[in-house]
Amino acid sequence: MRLSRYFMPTLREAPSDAQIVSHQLMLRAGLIRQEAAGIYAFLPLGLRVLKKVEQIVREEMNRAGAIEVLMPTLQLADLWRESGRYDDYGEEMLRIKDRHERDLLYGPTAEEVITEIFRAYVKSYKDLPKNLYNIQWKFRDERRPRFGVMRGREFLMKDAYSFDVDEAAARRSYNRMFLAYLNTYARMGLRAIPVRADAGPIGGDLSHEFIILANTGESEVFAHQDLVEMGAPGPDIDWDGDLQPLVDQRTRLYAASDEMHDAARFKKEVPEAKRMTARGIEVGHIFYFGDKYSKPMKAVVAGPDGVERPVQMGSYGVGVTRLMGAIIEASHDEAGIIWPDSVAPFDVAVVNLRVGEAAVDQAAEAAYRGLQSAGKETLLDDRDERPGAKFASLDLVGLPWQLIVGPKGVADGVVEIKRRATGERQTLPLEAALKAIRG
RNA sequence: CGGGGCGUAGCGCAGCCUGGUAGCGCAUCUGCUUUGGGAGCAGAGGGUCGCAGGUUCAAAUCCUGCCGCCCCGACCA
Repeated sequence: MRLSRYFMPTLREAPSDAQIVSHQLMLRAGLIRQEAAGIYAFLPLGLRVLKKVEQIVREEMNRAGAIEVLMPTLQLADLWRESGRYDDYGEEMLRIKDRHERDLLYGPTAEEVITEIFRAYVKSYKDLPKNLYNIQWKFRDERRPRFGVMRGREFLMKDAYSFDVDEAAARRSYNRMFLAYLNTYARMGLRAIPVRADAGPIGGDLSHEFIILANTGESEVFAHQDLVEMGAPGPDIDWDGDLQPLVDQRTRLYAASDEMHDAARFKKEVPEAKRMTARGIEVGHIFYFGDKYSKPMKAVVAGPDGVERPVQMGSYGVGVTRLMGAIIEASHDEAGIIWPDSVAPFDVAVVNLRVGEAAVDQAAEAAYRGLQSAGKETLLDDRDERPGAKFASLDLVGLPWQLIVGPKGVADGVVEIKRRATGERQTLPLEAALKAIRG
């Protein structure tokens, strides 16, 4: 993409509405545009990041055996009357009527819809387990939207729903999601801590929130330091095998959000040097809720004994738009965003420092073609700007690599490459530079 | 929803207290000079001062109502 023809409206100063760094940087880098409180348009660069985050979530869901569907944003109120939540949900639910005066709502989540779909087709334990998910826009009319995409009213969420014949099987489904989540965040360069969360009326130990450490986070967490260091399990585990040991390894150590925190236990179970208290951003929440929806909505399957019973369900959410903010909170510096390679809107910027000077133009074009043919998503900065302005805006936007083509280098037959994350620079011939970036 | 704050050019702000021709920086446009970390000079364009009503000879400024946005708290991907 040639920057001169692209749409990347960067700002030198942050709008005063933005208070936290990720929000400021998203606005300054031209990723998003606020349309109303908690409602954002995604501009070209932001959309590219969103799609990449979404795709990583999708791939890790698929790997763990979940199956993608797409449910509507508008749902019938009648379904929610069946589950009993239409009256319970409150002001956060955006309720609307169609031309026939029929009650609809803009879905804040999709337990009812997925249960309706499931019950229409699945009647036997032999068809279980099933895990269906979708990545779809949700709407929650928050009392107080804030921090840009971190707490929007309209947001993109991946929500998965598992269906099992009994609690033991449901636990296996839960474990798959637990580990898939850790892999998902790891691929985005994030270190997520699973913490015990309130399991709601069902109780039990099958509810975890996944927290990214960041001092602007809304949640307070208390955890054993070793849990932070413990990595994700990686993709090559036996997803159909016994995952319990891998989960136990990560749930054995103390970790709790503020509402679940037990100061006495924390003190007793965690040696003083390992006690970590920090703030974090919740980027996922998984829980098992049994027959909470299947019972009232009559989603039943016949067991081996021929007896019909409500299916055992769990749900698993990832805030995709929120993740964009969380990644920036976790990865930026004074100059701007530092995108992890996996979610960067482009892989590399070719910076032409002297647009209009034939030799430099030619060298920049050659670099651009070379990177593109190597399959690298490349942004060619062919704007008629001074070098300083180019460097400042490209650092702000935070692509992982810059390949800098200037008149001095061209005269010497070399270009410079710069790694955004470390600031490390190398001056070398074009071919060697392309090779370094290709990896 | 309780408390606080803010709406003036695309962005950041001054002007309001004490009413009297709407300003500054950045950005934009033109020209010249410049060109490895957000250039210089000269010129130009861009405004229902959030909206509505009121007071007044006169309202960005004073009064009333409404709308919008942000922050803190209680609640949540």
